Amino acid sequence: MSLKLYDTFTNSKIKFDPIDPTNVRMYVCGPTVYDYAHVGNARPVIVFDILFRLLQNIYGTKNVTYVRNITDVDDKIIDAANKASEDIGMLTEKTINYFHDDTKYIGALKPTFEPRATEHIPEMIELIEKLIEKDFAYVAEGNVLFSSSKFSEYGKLSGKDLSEMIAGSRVNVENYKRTESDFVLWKPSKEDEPSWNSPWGNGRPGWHIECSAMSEKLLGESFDIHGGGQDLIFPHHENEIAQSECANGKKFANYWVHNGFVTVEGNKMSKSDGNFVTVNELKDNFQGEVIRLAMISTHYRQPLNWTIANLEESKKTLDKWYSYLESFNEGELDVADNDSDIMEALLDDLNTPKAISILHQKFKNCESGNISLASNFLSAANMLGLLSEKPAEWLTWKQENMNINKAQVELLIAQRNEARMNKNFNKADEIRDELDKMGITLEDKGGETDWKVK
RNA sequence: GGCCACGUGGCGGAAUGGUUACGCAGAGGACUGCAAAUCCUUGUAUACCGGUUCGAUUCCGGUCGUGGCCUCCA
Repeated sequence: MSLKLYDTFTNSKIKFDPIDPTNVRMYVCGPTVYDYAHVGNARPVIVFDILFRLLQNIYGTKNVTYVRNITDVDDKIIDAANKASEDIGMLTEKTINYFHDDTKYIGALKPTFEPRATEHIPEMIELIEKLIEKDFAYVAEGNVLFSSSKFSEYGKLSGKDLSEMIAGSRVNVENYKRTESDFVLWKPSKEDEPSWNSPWGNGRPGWHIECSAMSEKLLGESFDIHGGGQDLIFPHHENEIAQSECANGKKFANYWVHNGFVTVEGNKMSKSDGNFVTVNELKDNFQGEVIRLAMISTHYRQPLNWTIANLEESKKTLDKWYSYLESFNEGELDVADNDSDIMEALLDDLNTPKAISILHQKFKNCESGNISLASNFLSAANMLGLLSEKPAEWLTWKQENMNINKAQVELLIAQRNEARMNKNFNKADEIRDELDKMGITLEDKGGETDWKVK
């Protein structure tokens, strides 16, 4: 059984064959850093984390290179900084820290490299010069533009036809463009905008060139997988292909993997309408693995509807699994092996929903105290980045996190148990109702009373 | 208008040319002083219309609907 991935380029699921099995290379478009990441930003982080883990399993941990860039120069950043009267560098630095907190929280492994656009300006300038030299780009009014009509294959990823694109163009086209579909490689900066010295005057790069320059530097002119959200197919990835393939005369990336969009409670996620959920705001109420499980219970190419109900379902599932694991001592379970059932599901274009159903089956087959079955269940879950916390910590997380007055709770429980001993069940139930109003649920197990936060 | 993806039970979500998973919720039961937790049992679905076929949810065509993209939004 070998890995199959759905490739946007061919619009079909195809067998994955790396250029070099001892160095499998993947580039994923990361965030533009001007605000907290929302769940739509988190989706590719988790999806490609699953793929990264899988590739490491197949080819060996050291034989996979995963690059996820950070876009830290961009119009949106400049706008956001101006709006907040904040220094651009401070804003991007702060946002990068938020992003790292978020990725850690959702259990994503660190990529091998996380290059920043502003640290690769010379590489971009060099690439642009190469394109001008080869006559794929031209200078106009301080801008450098890519000449889309010079690249006969322009539009091949998104299945667009150049003439139709021009006909359907709905934006005002700057008159210095030779063809409407030409795009900016370099543009002049205004007085108060970030700028770098270049052969074309002080300016800054266009959006697409960074990915071409940084992927080439870290992964070479050709690499295996290029990923990102569906919305990047056009124009971003289309333009990357144009830049890189024209500059190098080589195929850019062999497999194009794109994740689907996220809606929130059934409605389109829209920043301007305020209909979006940041990862950060979920931290108060849900542990990171809850986010992860909710995210991967839908196949990555399907649209994902983000709802509180689904989060709660995921939480319930993980609580159940962790409760079972709690009955084992630390280190008692062996998680060395990959599970072949989960592996098979993931090899089939990252079929995470199927993998989760397999986890449910394995859990069902677990018997109390059976170390071998529990080990298998746990290692299977670990392949998805799940059940990596200590059970005791997981189960008491809410108690620790919610400013509960534990002494008071324990006291009420003691009072209730005394009432129960005296068969004063009315009073016992009153106390339980009182605790319930505090968000605490009781579980009488054997002679003991456990409590948890709802 | 063009291109792409997609329509499975109350919800989430797999799979398949012929007995349709799995989870949540619902119902019933065991346990419990009653609950909770847990366990057992259980009902319900393949958007619509044609075609191919012994047989289609699955393949083909069409209709309707949803989402995305069409110059810088993951």
